[in-house]
Amino acid sequence: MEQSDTPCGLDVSLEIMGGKWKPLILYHVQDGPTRFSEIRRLIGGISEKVLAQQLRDLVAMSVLERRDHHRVPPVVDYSLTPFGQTLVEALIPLCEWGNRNRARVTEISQSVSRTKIK
Amino acid sequence: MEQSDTPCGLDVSLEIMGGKWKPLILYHVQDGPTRFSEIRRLIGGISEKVLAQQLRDLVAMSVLERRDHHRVPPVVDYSLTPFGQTLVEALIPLCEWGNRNRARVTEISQSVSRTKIK
DNA sequence: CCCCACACTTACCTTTTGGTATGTACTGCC
DNA sequence: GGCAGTACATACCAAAAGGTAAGTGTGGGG
Repeated sequence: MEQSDTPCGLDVSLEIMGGKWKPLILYHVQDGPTRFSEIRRLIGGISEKVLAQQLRDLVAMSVLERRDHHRVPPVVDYSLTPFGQTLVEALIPLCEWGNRNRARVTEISQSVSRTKIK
Repeated sequence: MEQSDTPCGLDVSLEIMGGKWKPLILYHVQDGPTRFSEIRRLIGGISEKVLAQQLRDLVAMSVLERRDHHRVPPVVDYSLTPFGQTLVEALIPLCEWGNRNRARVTEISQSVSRTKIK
C-alpha cells in the first residue's frame, strides 16, 4: 500500500487531524481547558455523537487531555497536551491563510456550485 | 448552519484541501509541472478515478492549473497557480511537524489499535 | 413535580468518499 | 498483430464518515 518513500510528513499529520472537525476542535481548545458543551457551541454544526468520538480519538493520540471533575451533573474539560500544543502551532499558518483568503474562496466556490447546477 | 463567528480560518482552508489526498497532491506538485501518471506514482495508493476527481476540484478552485499538450497519446500536466503556491507554503509546517513526529505517531497509533483488538 | 442541563452512549439511517473494472482513441515497440 | 502506456470517463459497489433521535443518571430551578 505504501509504495513511495514519503519524504513529506503530511501523511503523519493527516492521520491525527484528518477529518472534517478535528482541526477545528484543536483550534478552539487552545485557550485553555474547555468543556464539552462549550466546544460544541464554539464550533457550531457538529453533533454530540461526532464530537464525543473525535475527542476520544484525540485523547487516544495524546494530543488532548481529558479531565473529569467527578461532579454531578457531569463536569469534564479538555485541554492540549504539550504534544498537542506543537500540532496547533503547525496549524496556525493554515488559519491565517484561510482568514486572508476567505473572500476569494467563498467567491470561487460559489461560482463553482453555480456552474454545477447549470 | 454557521452559527459561530469563526475567527479561525481553518474552515476556509479545509474547504479547499480537506480530504485524504488533496494535501498530498499539492505537496507533490510543488516542484513544477507534473504529469497525471507521475503524481499517481508519487503518491502511491490512490486510484485513477479519485485522482482525476480531486485534480478537477483543485483546478476548479484555481489552486492548480491544467495544461493539455494536445498530443496523442495524451500528455497533460498540472502545476500550482500563484494562489496555490501560497496554500502550499501554509502547508509546510504541517509537513515538518509530521516528519519530526513520525516515530512517535506510529508508535502511539499502533498501541491504540492493539488495545482496540483486545 | 416537571423539565432542563450536563456529558455522554446507542441504534439506525443517509451521505460522502473511495475502490474496481472496464472502455476509449491513439501510438510506439517488439 | 498484440500489448503497453497515456489521461481520463463511467457504472457499479463497499466502506467510512457523519447526522438524527432517543435514552441515561443526577441535581437544581421554577
